[in-house]
Amino acid sequence: MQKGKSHVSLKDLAREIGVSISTVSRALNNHPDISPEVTQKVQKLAAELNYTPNPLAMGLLKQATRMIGVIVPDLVTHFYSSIISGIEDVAEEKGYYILIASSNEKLQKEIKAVENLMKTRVEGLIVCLSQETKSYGHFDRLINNNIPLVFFDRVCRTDEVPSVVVNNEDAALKITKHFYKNGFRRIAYIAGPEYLNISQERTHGYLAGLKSCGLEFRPELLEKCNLSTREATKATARLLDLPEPPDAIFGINDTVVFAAMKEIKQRGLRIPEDVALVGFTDEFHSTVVDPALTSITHPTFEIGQEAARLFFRCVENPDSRPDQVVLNTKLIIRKSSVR
Amino acid sequence: MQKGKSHVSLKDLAREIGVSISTVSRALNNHPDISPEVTQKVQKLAAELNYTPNPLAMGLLKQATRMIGVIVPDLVTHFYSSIISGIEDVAEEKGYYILIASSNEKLQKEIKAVENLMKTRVEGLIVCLSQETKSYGHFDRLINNNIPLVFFDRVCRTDEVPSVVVNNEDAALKITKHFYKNGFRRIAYIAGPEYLNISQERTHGYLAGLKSCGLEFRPELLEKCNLSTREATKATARLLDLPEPPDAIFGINDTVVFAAMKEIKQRGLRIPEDVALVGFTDEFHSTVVDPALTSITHPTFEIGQEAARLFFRCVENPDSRPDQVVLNTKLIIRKSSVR
DNA sequence: TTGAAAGCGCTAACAG
DNA sequence: CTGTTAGCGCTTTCAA
Repeated sequence: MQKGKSHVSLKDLAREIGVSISTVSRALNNHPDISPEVTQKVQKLAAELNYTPNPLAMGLLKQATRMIGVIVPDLVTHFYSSIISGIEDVAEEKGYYILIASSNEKLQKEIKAVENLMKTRVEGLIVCLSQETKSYGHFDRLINNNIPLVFFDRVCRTDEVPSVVVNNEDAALKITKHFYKNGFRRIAYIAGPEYLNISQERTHGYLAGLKSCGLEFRPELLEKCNLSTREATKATARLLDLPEPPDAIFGINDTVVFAAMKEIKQRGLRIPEDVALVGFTDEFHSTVVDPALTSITHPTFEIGQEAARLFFRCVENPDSRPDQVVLNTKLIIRKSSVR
Repeated sequence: MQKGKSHVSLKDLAREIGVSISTVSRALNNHPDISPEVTQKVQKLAAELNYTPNPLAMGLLKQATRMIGVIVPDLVTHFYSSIISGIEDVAEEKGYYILIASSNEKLQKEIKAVENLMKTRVEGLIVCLSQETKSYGHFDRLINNNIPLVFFDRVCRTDEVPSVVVNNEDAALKITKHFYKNGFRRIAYIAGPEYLNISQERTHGYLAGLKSCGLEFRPELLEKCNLSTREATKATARLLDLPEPPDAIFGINDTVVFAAMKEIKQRGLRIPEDVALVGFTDEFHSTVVDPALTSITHPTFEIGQEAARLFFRCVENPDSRPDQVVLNTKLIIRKSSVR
């Protein structure tokens, strides 16, 4: 780590005690061949001198770095941070470290991140696709070489790559029905880019929900935007400008819903009296806004844990077939959608 | 990385071309001794085969891993995530990676994190102390061995360790004066643990502010809590239960202020009519709540960048004296404090 | 102009 | 029971 020898090596221990390096190595690994006295002496000294094996050396030797690369669309939302915590949780148990990279929702940065992480010799990748990602060639190298790879939330190539998702269709269905039950009839949905699985699936759920409630689908009530605040605000504006504006809106994620909320308030409309609102968000944000937001909450920590578990399944059994774990969401009803 | 040789080595290139490994190495490093033809041939093949030097091997050899350990109190708030982005920003430029650990505001986890990161042979640490940290022995090893170490926001041993902070005293002063100017006279402050520099300094600013406004200090208006929602709620309750409750409150951070906001609303009090509220928070949260929150915003990204810059100063010049960078905050005035 | 050899820290096969 | 040796991928003397 530093010139001044701030780490002791086997060599140091060996010299100090007067045995060979391999004896020290074996002693530390409790090899049965080594005499109890030597073993004890070595272990004692190692403890005193705070010996820790050099992971670089081990990595070189074993061709395994015990590092996992994680790529997320951003680092600053609770959603991803909390998923990362979940990944870390199970990685730590296994003695693995994670190296985090953010794509900032850009395909180019995602590609770069894959490259860079591979350069560092991580043992594999756990990734959530960027919002721009609709070509998947940058994962070829991993897939072809059977390098552990897991997708979560925004996924692709699910027949080749293990993944963790939530039941998006069901979630959107639940929201739509909830609106209906509460007397809302002009239900709008602000979706994201169509090639994202989460967007597609939620749209399907929305359509299914309308159908099951006997409501007709109105194309003008299905808005689309990229996931930026700016675009989401515009999409909301378009909805509210409609000759017959919606009486209920739900949006694909945090960013979109909060943007919608601001736009609605800006126009002096009341939530839920004039327009009801429901989001896909997390606990914290939902309760801090006013009115408290009804929302689908993701089991974020579990998503991370499951992704990591799938990852280790790949590590331990590289030829296992690509599972998909589907987690359930919960609709938490608060004030923004009940009148 | 994987059995199947998913990375090419110098050896591979050497065998392929029919020269020695050292020749290949030199060719790739544009060593002048190597004939132009060989150099070109090697570089071409390396590019084709996507050769990247093995950082483990380099790390072993050079005793430098190009990794920085970063320890934050939590990963899920915008504040720290955004600082991490700043660190990453300058680390990337230098070709360094960062390894992130969260202390979860626990001293024990912080100590463990220091240990673990050191085990991985990071070249040094950038850390923000946990809320519980009031003993600093776990940094001795770094300091004594002159291993790069930088603190930010919550700092200690600033005469020995470079650090990045904001002008906390000034920020609290600004808030207090702002309240005064808007007609508030019973100004309360909810502080954090007293041994945290940020808490102390803000308290000083609060006191200085009262003084400069000609207000008397009322001990009952200076509350303290650990940084949990639970405790913050209680502290707010104590303030509001006072025979003469405050007409303005500010809190030490996000968590505290949002807890206060909820408690105030819960009691049917209006913000800012009954109680004004100001926080130390970030842009996003401040605008999403209702009413929009006046707050001191931290230059989080810059904090991260500066911390990383100090770090590299240590790496490049291990004997430089410990600088402290002080960044300024801004008071952004919104509805919650103006009547 | 190039190759051979040593060494960074470690393990494992092979000798004794 | 313990030591020697080779090798993981790389750079860097030292020889040629």
